[in-house]
Order: sequence, then C-alpha cells, then structure tokens
Amino acid sequence: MTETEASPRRRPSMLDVAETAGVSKAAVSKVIRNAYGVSPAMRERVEAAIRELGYRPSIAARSMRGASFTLGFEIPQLANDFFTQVMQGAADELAGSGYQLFVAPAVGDVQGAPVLQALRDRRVDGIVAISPDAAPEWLEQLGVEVPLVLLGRHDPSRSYDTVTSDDAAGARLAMAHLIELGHRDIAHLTVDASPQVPEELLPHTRRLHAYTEAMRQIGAQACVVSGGPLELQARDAAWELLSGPGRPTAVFAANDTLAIGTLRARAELGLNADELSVVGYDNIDLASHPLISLTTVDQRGHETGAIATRLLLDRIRTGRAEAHHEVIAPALRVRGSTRPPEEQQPG
Amino acid sequence: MTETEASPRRRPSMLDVAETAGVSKAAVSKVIRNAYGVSPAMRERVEAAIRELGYRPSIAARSMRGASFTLGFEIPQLANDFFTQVMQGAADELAGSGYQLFVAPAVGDVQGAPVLQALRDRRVDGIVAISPDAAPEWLEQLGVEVPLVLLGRHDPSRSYDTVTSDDAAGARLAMAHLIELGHRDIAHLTVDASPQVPEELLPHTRRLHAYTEAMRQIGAQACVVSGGPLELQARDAAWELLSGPGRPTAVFAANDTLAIGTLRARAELGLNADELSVVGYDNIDLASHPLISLTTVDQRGHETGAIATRLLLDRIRTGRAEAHHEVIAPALRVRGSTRPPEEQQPG
DNA sequence: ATGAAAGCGCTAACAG
DNA sequence: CTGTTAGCGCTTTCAT
Repeated sequence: MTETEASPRRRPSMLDVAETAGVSKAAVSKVIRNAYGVSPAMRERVEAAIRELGYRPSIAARSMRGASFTLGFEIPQLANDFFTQVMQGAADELAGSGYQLFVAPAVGDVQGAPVLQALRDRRVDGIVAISPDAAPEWLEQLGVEVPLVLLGRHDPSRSYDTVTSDDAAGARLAMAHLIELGHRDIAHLTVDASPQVPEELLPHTRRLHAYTEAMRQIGAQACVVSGGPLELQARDAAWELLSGPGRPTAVFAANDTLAIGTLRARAELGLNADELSVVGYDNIDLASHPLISLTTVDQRGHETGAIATRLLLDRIRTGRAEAHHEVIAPALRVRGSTRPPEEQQPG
Repeated sequence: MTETEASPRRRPSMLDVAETAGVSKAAVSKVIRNAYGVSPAMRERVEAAIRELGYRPSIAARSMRGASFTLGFEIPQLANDFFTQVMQGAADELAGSGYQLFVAPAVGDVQGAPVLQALRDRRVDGIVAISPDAAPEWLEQLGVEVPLVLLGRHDPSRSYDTVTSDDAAGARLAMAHLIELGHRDIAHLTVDASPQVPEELLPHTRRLHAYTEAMRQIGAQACVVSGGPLELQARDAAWELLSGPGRPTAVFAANDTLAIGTLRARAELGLNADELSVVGYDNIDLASHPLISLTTVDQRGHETGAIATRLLLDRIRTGRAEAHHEVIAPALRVRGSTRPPEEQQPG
C-alpha cells in the first residue's frame, strides 16, 4: 500500500500545469500570453489544467524576461485630494487593460527620484509621476529606460511625455477675477520650491510669476507667502498673514489644499468672504461643497490622469519614442469664496 | 586601431559588479544583503564597484529567491480621506525600514480578492488590506501564504491579524450624544454591504446594529438609508431622506465621507445644524475645519495604519504565526454639526 | 504546431 | 572568509 505523498501545498508552477496537461512549458507559456501558434485543442487542454490547479503565473518571474503588467504611479503627497482625483482618472482608464496600478507615495524626505528608482527596480512597465523636484536631466535618463509620463511639468522633454495645466493662463484667470471684483491688496500663498528644478518648469512657480505680473500691471505691491504643502501648514501661514497689520483683501492660493487651509485660518479668525476673498487652483471635489464654496481654477484632474494613462499605454504598446506634451486648458469656477472687497474703513 | 565597443547601456548586473571588483557574485550578494561573513576589505571593493557602475539590484530577480522588499496596501476607494490618513500612518511607520509601500487601489468592480491576488502574484512580502467584501475563508487561505493584516474587520481570524475600531462602542457614543441632545427622529445613512461576508464582521453593519439597538431602547422607529460609498452618492441619498415628509432631526452617518455628503444635501436644501444634526465616524482632518465642524467618532486612522504596519513587519521579521487582534478605542469629538432639535412646530 | 534548452539576475547551499 | 554550483519560474530562440 503506497502512501499518498502529502502535497507540499506549493503554489503550482508552469511546469505543474505542463505536466498535468501533458505538454511542454513553452506551450503553456504561449497559451497564457495568447501567443501565436497554438492549436485550439492544445489551448483547451492547457486551460483545463490551469483551472484544475488554480494556477497563477508568477509576475516576478515574468518580469525577468518579459513584462510585469504593472504600472507605477508616483505621487508626492497623500493628503491632497487633487492627486487622489488624478489617480482615480488613471485607475478608471486602466480598468480592464490587464495592467495593475501601483501607487508609490513619497513619504518624508523620500521624494521624487528614490521613489521612481524603487519603481524601476521592480521592473514596472511604465511610470506616471508627479515629481516637482526631480531634475530634468535625471528624468530624461529615466525616460530612456522606461516609458514615462510626467504630470505638472512644463519640461521640453525628449524622452518622456508631459501632461499639465496651462498654469500661467489659469493663474491669470484667477487674478483677473479678483481684480475685476475690485481687489488690489492680493496676497499669494504658495509652497516652497525645489532648487533642483528650473523655475519655469513648475506649476507653482508659473502661477507665482503670473501673480507677480498681474500685480505689477495694476501697480500694486506683491505679497508672497510660502510654506509647506499640507492644509494645516497653509493654515498657519495664512494665520500669520491675516492676523498681522495690513491684511490683504484677497488671497490667491496656489492650490486648493492651500486654499482650504486659508479658509480655515479665515474662519478661525472670525472673518468671512466679505472680509477676505480666497481663490484656489485645482477644483477638487470639495471646492463645490456649499459649506466651502471655493472659487478655483479647474484643471480637470480626472481627465489629466486618464490622458497620462493613455499616453503611457501608447508608449508601451507601440514603442513610441517621440515625446508628447499635452496642455489642459484651465477654466475658472466662480463660487462663494470671492466677493468684492469691503468699503475701505475710514482711518 | 581597435574600435571601442559601443557599450549597450544595459543595466549593470551583479555579475558586472563581481567582475569589476574581481570577486564572485556570491560575495556581491552577501554585501548587498549585509549577510554574515564578509571581510571589511571585500566589502570595500564591492561597494566601490557598485558605486562606479551605478549598480542597483533587480528586485524582480531577488523576489524569485528571497524578499521583494515591497509591502502592498489594498484600499477599496481612493476618494475617502480616512483611507488616505491610514495610508499616511502606514507610510510614516515604514520610513527608513528599507521596504517600499505600494498602494493598490480597488477600482470599478475589481475589488478585494482580485487586487489581493495581484499583490500576491507580484510576490510582495506582506499585505495590509481593507477589504470589506472578501470572504473570511478566502482571507484565511491567503494569510497562510503571505503575512497579512486586515483593517476594519472583526474576524476571529487564525492566519491574519486585524486592526479595527470598537465599532459598536463608537456607534453607541454617537447615538448617546444625539439622544442626550434630545433627538429621537434619528436616521442612519450607511453603505450597501457585501453578501459575501457575515454581517457581524464588518464595521458598517456593527455600527448599524448599534444604531438599531439604540433606537429600540428609546422606543423610536429606526430609519436606515443605504447607498454607494462616494460623497455625492451620500448627498443623493440624504437629499431624498431630507426632502421627503417626516424629515428626521438628526442623521448618524456611518462614516465621515457619507457625513460630508449629508452636509452637502443639508446646505443645498437650505437647512442648518439647528434643523438637522449630523454625526459621522472616522474623524478625518476635514471634520475639524471650522466651515465643516463635523461631530464624529475618532478612530485614529493614522495610528491604525502605523499599528498595522508594525504587526506586518513583526510577522515578516519574526515569522510569527499566531494572529493578533488590535482594537482601537473610539472617542467622540463633539463639534458644531450637532445641536439640540428645534422646538416641535405646532401642527 | 510543438518541445528542448538556454538564460534572465539573483540567493542559498555547500565546498574549500 | 570566499567561490562554485544549483536552481527560482518564466520567456525565447531554435530545432523538430
């Protein structure tokens, strides 16, 4: 009486499938890749064996020769609903494509390059990145090695694609709106920029320049406050700006998260929209909430993510090498957070 | 004159490093793994070669024998700030550990199990998951194959750890608060539950039961509305609830995203906190914003993520097999969204 | 149309 | 302490 060998409960490998189906590994490989040159009969038997064994190919092993069927998405900050919106757009576009999306958040001072490296080390088939502080030359090199799309960069890149809002135009929209309402004392709240990257390539510095230019045109004094990217950091920065003397009548915040932080400070200081107008940039979902009602510049995050994904898949599937540069036209969304300035108080 | 061979610009492999350093691959392997048994001299030479070549180990190849140094985090929904908060906690805890965190968002109807499979196929070293609709037996099997921690599950699991809020206690806190304020017409807004999972294992159904029980105790009629998990879906559900006859004086929403949606409907219908109190669950950052000021139950998302990560690393590093079940004590945060009900209007 | 065999880049025995 | 030798599970020529 022969003992049935206790099955080691090992994950079935391609060899197991091949043996159960009575064919070669190569045949199994062709079937799972839908490769050319398999008879219907063979396909039938192999698929039956796969089902019977509950076989799943090891992506790790596949990655060594072929594709990993994995796309990496690097984001610099988790607590920013705009990025969530972009990711959602990317994820939706990817549905049913056979690719799995992995989001690699930058955390602490592990920003940009190291995260992109981590993605690359894991042999992802393509990368979408929002890396405001990666140097263009470095990205150019990465783009040669792996299909790459950058969001929110105005780089005239050759090896990677870009998708970005027309930030100068968007910022002009915001400023024109405030100025038309009658504001002249307009402050700008932005985030500290990386020294690694030429100024003109980044959204925040472009918006800043448009702000400065607009102020110059109306002959007003520019006032720029800059700090961290988190809502509470923006609150702190705004608090300082608003509680001091010579408080502005309006704040143009470089993105919606900063704007929400400004609204927090405004409310905490007992001010309302008549006393301080606030404009943001992004049009996150929350901006349309009636309790927030934030005037902002729409840069269609969901669509941005979808476009980026399409560009990436195109690069992967067709091997395209020429860079594409998509620019999203911004649109102003006027809501309750902006009002004409109050009548000047008599001295 | 010998032509210099055009270097194929291939990524340097371990063999290249070994040759440049004049040692064996095994030696290089030991160095990069900080393994036992390398002389300082050897380490020196190998590290020099690594620097010279700009060598980076292929994680794909490492994954086939050893570890992938990658942790997977599955979340069911991107547009929920509570999940973001948990992810942030996990990411912070992981900083400097040498592990890279990959977030795999569920998208469309690709929820739970398929996403976890995708993670497993890629040989991640461990998984943190928020899978409200994965069957316990299935998870039990997965837990045998890979270190696994589930968030927001009350499963008496044997192969995986769980971290969860004491949802019944938290919901009781919320209900007691409303009842103490004088409310009796309290509706509950929740999300549709998966039929795959026993009710008593999920946060939302636990909260629902606590609600029903509280209503029974005060002899009031329960009113439960259920819909999708998105803020705008909650807005729609709440709109229906609030615009019909017999409008409740308070809504207990099963999470903060639903509560924010309820606040949206409330404001759109021209109602304020005196006319409708709203309580949420999670205490997302936005809840403390003065323009939202949402009374809610704090379940410390950041800490939840950190604890989950610690449990996972412990499983990975020590090989622990016994399951741990952490319960987070909830705390009520009273804010402006809850008030005593208005005086009854005369018929 | 199918299969044998050689790797992909690494880790893990084991031998020296 | 160091190097040799097998694989890990797949893809890919290249025969047949």
